[in-house]
Amino acid sequence: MARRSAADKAETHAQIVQHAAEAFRTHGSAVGIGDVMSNLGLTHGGFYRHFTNKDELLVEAVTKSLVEVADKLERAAEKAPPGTALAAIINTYLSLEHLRHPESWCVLATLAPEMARQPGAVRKRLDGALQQYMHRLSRFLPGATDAERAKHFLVLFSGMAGAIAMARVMSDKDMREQILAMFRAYYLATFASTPSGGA
Amino acid sequence: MARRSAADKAETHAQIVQHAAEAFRTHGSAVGIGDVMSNLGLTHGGFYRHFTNKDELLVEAVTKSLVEVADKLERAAEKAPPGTALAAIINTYLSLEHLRHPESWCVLATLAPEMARQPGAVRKRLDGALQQYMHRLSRFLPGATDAERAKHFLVLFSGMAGAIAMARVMSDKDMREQILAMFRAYYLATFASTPSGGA
DNA sequence: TGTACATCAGTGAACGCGCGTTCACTGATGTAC
DNA sequence: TGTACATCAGTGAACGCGCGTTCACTGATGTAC
Repeated sequence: MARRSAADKAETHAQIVQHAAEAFRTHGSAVGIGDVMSNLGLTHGGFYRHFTNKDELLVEAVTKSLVEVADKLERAAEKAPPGTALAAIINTYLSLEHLRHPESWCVLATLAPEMARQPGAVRKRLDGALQQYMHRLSRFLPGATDAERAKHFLVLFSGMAGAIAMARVMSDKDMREQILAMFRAYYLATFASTPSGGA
Repeated sequence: MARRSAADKAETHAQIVQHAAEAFRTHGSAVGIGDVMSNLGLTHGGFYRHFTNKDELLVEAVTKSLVEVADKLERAAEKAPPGTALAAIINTYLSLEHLRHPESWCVLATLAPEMARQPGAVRKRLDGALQQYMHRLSRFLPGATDAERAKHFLVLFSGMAGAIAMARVMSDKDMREQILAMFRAYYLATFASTPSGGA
């Protein structure tokens, strides 16, 4: 209709990013701008008051997704009894809740290959967000140096993302959930059997 | 132009599947039918003499991709000295060649989330092809029973697929390749340190 | 505090474009005799 | 082996549709005095 206050604009912007972050994780990055806007009761034309183009939205949505999940995992780690922080992270990441709700969980398990296919400039920014994610979470991993903890982070998180993605390909629900439990047991045994991942 | 011999038709069909298998792995499953056909010097209309719709092509292309990679990994395993078959599989899967050539390697590392988003009937058939892939390769994994070997297969292959996908998100070439080497060392040490994966 | 004007968030029609699918048509291949 | 006819692989125009992006317009918000 007409001009909105600066606060309203900021809220609309945040809502666009939030809804896009969910829609991209559920349906892939091909989700249309019109879909995102109409779900907020807006029309597609207004989109360009907030973003120069769709790539911009993808970068913000993926970044938001990573921050959101880092928040969740950090919260789980900090609530866990001493010495069990990493186990709590693994249990949270490889949960039924994650398997069943792609829209509010790890973007790597739903969009990693699409991220890898983005043009250079976009990929650089996605990569940057991923580095932030790693820097926030690698402190929970075992290792004497930052480099060692980063190494363990990459192995664990790429493995768990692959596990969720693989489980989601399975068409039988029971099999999918059984396999998830198996993955969980494996990663707990391999990465968190000796209490070593405390903050 | 006009009608072709039965042999010609079979060859055209195979070429469509082959080219689609490469294009889907490179650019995602949104690659158009027109692109696939024109790359073979054909026009889009003829596509429907070979497939009832695009889903059919996706199923055949993914199946072909999995068979192709299973062939490669089996060949590597069988060429390896006794007791090093699994190490050969891991070295082949986590190779620079794989990282750099999505078009002729693992479809899980490039399309897993898109496969998971397919409608039920399609997903069931993709899942079936994945089960075949598992049955062909799990004999190289350690374990006393089929179930145990299948379990190890799932952990190793979902982990390695996640590793390739994660490495490809990195925008810096050197970092990507360093991280791949790190993944390779990790999976070799964890799954193939004790010779146990012989055929 | 009140007024006049510039700004700009959001609207909705329009743009060019590419998609999956259909279909009348063509002419070489396959087949029945 | 030769002929007549049916089949059908491939063509290319056409279909409806949805996409990302642009733009003239609207009217409430923000601001200068």
